[in-house]
Amino acid sequence: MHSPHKWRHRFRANVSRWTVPREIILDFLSRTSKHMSAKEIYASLYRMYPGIGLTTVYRTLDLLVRIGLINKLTFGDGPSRYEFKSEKKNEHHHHLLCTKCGRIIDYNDFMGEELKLTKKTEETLAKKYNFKVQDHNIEFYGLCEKCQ
Amino acid sequence: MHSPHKWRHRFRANVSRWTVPREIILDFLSRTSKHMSAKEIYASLYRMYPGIGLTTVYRTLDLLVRIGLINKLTFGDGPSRYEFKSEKKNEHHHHLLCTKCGRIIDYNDFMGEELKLTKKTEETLAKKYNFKVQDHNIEFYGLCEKCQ
DNA sequence: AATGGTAATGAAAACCATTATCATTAATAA
DNA sequence: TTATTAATGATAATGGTTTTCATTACCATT
Repeated sequence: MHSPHKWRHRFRANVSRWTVPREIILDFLSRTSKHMSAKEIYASLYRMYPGIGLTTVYRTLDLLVRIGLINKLTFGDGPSRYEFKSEKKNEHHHHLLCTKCGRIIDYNDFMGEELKLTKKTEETLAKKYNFKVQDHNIEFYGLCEKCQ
Repeated sequence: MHSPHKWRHRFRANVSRWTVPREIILDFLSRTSKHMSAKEIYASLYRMYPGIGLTTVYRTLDLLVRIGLINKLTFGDGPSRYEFKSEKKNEHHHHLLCTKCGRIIDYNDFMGEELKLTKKTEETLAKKYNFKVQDHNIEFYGLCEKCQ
C-alpha cells in the first residue's frame, strides 16, 4: 500500500536529504486525518522512535509545508496544527471550529459555489489593489453538537 | 465628536468598571484603522500615559473582544492584531494578507455574494453536523503591489 | 463628601510555542 | 570507502501572552 519511499523524489527536488525522521513524520501524517500539533506528533512518534527530537519535528513540518505536502493550520490561540494534503482534487476542504472545546471538523460542501466566489474575488482584488492572490482560507466558528 | 464616555454603558452591562486605561485604549483603537498588536498599542499609549502597563493592555483587549467592541485577528505567526469593530453594517470586511511583507488590506467587495454563500453553508452545516455557526472568517493570501 | 468592598492595575515572574546554537551523526556524491 | 556537508537532537534563547500578588482606584452605599 504505502511504498516506503513514495515521496523521496519530492525531497530530492528540493535539495533535501531523505532521512529516517522525515520519513516517519511524513508517513505518520499521511495515515491520520487528525489535525495535530508539533508536540502531539512528537509524542506519538516518540513511542516507536525514542531518539527523535522535538526540534526535528518542527523543522520537518516546516519543510513539508514548503514542499507542499502538508498544510499548516493556525487557529487563533494555541499551537499550530498540521494536516496531510491529499492528492485527490475533490478533497479540498475547510474547517469548522468549536469555540468551546476546540474540536475541528472538515467540511467540503459548496465547493463549487465557493470556487465561483473566490475566483471572482481574486480577479477583482487583483485589479483593484494590484494584489496577486496565491491562496485563501475560509473558516466557520461556532458550537459543535456536544457543546451547545 | 467623541463623547468621552460613549461606551461606558457597555462596560456596566458586563459588570466591568469604567477606568482610565480602558478608556484610552478603546478611544485609541476607535481612532485608527490600523491592525495593531498589543505591543504597538502599548507603545503608542505610553507616550501620553506613561503609567500604563502592557499587562493591562492585554487584559483590556481581551475584555473588549468579549464585549464585542473590537476584533482579534490572528494571522499565522506573529502577534495577534486588533481592530475596532465599526457600528456601521456596511463596513463588514475581510482581509488580504501579503505573505512577503505582512501588509494587511481590508476589502469589502462581493459581500452580497459572500453573504449568500455563508448563509447557505451555515444552514447545511447546522443540519449535517448539528453545528451552530456563530461567525466566519475569509482571508486571501498573496503578494501586494510592492512585493510582486 | 467619606467609607468600604472589591475589581482593576502594573511590575515581575512564569508559561508555552517556537527558533537559534552548536557539537555530533549520517546521507549521498565522488 | 571516504569526504563533504546537510540533518539531527540536546540545550538555551526568544517572543508573545498569562499569572501572581501587592497596591490602587472605581463606585454603591452611607
